Amino acid sequence: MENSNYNIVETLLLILASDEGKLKIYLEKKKTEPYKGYWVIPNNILNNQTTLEENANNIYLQTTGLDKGTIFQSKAFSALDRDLNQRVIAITYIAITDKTLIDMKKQDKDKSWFQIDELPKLGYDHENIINEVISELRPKITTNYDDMLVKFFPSDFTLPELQNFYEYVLNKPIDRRNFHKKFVNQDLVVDTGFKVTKGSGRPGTLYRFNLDKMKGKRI
Amino acid sequence: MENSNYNIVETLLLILASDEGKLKIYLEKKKTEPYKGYWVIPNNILNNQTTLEENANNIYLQTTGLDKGTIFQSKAFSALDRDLNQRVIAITYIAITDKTLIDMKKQDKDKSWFQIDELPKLGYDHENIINEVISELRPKITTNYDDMLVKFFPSDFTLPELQNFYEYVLNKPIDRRNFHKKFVNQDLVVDTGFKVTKGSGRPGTLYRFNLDKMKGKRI
DNA sequence: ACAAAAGTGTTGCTGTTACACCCATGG
DNA sequence: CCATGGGTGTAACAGCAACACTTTTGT
Repeated sequence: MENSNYNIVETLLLILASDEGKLKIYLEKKKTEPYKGYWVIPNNILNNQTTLEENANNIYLQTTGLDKGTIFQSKAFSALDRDLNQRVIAITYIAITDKTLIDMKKQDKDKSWFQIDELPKLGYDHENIINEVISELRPKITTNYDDMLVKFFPSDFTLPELQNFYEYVLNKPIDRRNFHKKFVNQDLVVDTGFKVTKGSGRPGTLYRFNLDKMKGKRI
Repeated sequence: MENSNYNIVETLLLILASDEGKLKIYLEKKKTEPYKGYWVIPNNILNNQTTLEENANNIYLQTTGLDKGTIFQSKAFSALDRDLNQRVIAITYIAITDKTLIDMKKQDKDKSWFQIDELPKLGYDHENIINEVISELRPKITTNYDDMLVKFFPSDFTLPELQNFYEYVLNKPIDRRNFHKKFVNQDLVVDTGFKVTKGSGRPGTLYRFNLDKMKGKRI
């Protein structure tokens, strides 16, 4: 396939979730050569009768068993040597999901969650792609750009849990009192009335986001 | 070309600039069928030996005669009916440029600047693409995300000029005194010592951005 | 009782908002 | 001298940053 206008295009789906205050990605272990035994971002070659969005949704369904979620486009990668044989254009999508929903399904040994700063050995240029996509995502999370922080907490959470995630993504510590005050005083969160104990220590209050206040809110 | 994994990919380059307080896009008039006489976003089919970035840079050079500029990737479009004959995947890039540099070159009658809210008759789905890309860009400009506001003012400007552009993109008015104070008190701009007269009225002070302060600054 | 984790209040500072009059130039 | 557009000050308010001790639970 020399010098033509026909291109192989693949969709890569970065499935992300918050877990224990960390940002994690769901990867699968490759079962065939090349890169057999390495981990890769769930992916699918794009057929010319399929849109990128359909393709990304298909990957999401195949990989997680869930049929809907927050999925949106991220960056495209087109270096000539991405693949060993021919140039394959990768168009990445991000799915932000609820880890507990996925973990409730029977866990496949060849799929697993990894902290984005503790990645396993990855095939192709997928480590680079994860790093590039995540570094673009970080500031969106920490400023709640496109309501990105909200998407990572679809269900109830404690403020320390939110803060741990926030600090992990921001990569620097925040004063707990100020963090608490900000969300509570500005009514960005609503007290659900429930508490949750995590090992020893005082139980935390479960909040959920007040979407009326958080939509479009820059933090 | 039924049901294959080979795809036609094109790069579209949205060349943008601020001018007279408006956000404008540089378009070219199509000289051949289909859509002859309609305006289109400058574009180029992607060869499988070329990266998307190279392709975007080539379009920039061909269209403007300038050989470097701020170019970055935006969204990809993959609807099956974008083109009349076959599915063509469009990967868009944005170039932010200095309109005066381009206007100094001899003006081609088949290329022209248009306000993004006064577009001419466009071919293909290009009107839709412009609207989608611009609506993603707007909030980046008005919050200076990725230093986007700075990129639109590479050279000197008056504060009213900056404010007009800002209000045009934000689509709502801002108090002039507060706008002025914000930029001057926080040392976000530096007085160049020059003034500029625009028709009648008191001359405006020419400022330039204080990059040390503006880099990463969220406004 | 001790260790672990969550909750909370005050003060000073910085930036935002709302608001109206004066100044420099061209015609 | 009039029209046009640019420059400016003040006061109330909101949010941010810096700071340490108390409360609730498990062991």
